[in-house]
Amino acid sequence: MTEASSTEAAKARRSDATRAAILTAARERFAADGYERATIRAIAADANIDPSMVMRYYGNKEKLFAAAAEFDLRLPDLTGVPRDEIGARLTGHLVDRWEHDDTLMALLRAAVTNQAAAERMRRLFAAQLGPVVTALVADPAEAPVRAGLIATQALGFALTRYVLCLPPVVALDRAAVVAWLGPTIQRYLAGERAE
Amino acid sequence: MTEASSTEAAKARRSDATRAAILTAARERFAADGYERATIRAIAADANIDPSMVMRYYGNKEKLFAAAAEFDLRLPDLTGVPRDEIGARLTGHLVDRWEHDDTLMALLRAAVTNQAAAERMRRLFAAQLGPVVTALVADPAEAPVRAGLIATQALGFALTRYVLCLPPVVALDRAAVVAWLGPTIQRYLAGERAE
DNA sequence: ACTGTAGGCCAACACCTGTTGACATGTCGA
DNA sequence: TCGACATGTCAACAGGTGTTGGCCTACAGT
Repeated sequence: MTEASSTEAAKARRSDATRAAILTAARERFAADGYERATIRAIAADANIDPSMVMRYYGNKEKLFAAAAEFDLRLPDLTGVPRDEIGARLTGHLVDRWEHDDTLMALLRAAVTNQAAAERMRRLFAAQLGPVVTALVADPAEAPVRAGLIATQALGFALTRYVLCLPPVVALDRAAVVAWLGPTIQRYLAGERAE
Repeated sequence: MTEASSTEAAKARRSDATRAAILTAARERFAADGYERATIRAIAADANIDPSMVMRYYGNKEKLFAAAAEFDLRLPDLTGVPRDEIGARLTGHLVDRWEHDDTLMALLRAAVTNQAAAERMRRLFAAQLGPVVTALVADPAEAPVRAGLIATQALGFALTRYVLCLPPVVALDRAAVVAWLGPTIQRYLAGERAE
């Protein structure tokens, strides 16, 4: 055995490093180029292996993307936070997630032209943002709309800052982003309903 | 002469109909599929002509896109509107533009994976939204940031509703969109600065 | 009626894509 | 030591892409 444990079924394979390298390269390429322009060949070259290895380990491009786009927003528990600070906290957290992880970017860029990626994005927000909003909102029936509106502003910010790179939006520092967007998120979360 | 005027230099060529058909088909394809998945062959098939015609009339794919993505937001003059209604008016107008014209969609879908399209999007907002915001804002130095923030919310709404199709956002009717997003735009436009 | 030319089609090119199978190498248990 | 299996490389495939040039056809101006 090359690893510590002796009786465990999950032994560390020698190929795990390669698998990880492929996944990292895939995330970077998908994030930078989108689904169709990110080629298996380019990903393999980045990972310093042959394109056929990608196929052996992940089956096909679709499955490779599915593996590379696995993502957890890691939303914090906000039930204890003072009500009027929630918007700012949520905004700050989302900015941090965008800045330090390629995965969301890969998902966003791909989702615009790829149906499967779009479906994944929908599930991500429904499964991860949905519950958090439901727990914070007075009337649970309003939760989906409010979560949707938050997605509107969060994704719009990411789109203009990281993808389209509109200069004034790129220029904002973290504090400014929280100060401007925080109240918007706050209103979508807890403001009086507007329908 | 086939047309009314006799001495005019701009005579209507027989190919004008074809040119227009190509442009319409191109807009639809770019809007539905994005830049790389919208193929010249598919566009030509939609326009019922040969792919080589597209090349003859527009040179190459890049120039075809440039011609198809020509867009005017047609922002109304808002200087006479009561200050607290401006956000709602602007929001309503933008929704209408999105709903009745493929071009913005083509631009958005392409801009996510195509540098030239992204640059075009930046120019669109700088040249068309910028001046309107400058005219409405107290301190002209704040105009770019405020226009950027508006872009953030406007594009985020379009992204989630028309591209990603998040169900709760798709379900909103026009009045609900204006009621929810109007105040946000209003605050970005005229609210106290938050930096 | 004749002819030049604009409008249109066809076939092909060079290239790139995802994907596959055959083959070499190295590692580890028996 | 030997053989089984994991790891990796190479070359090729079938199909799709933007793009090009040659050829046909029908109409406009004389």
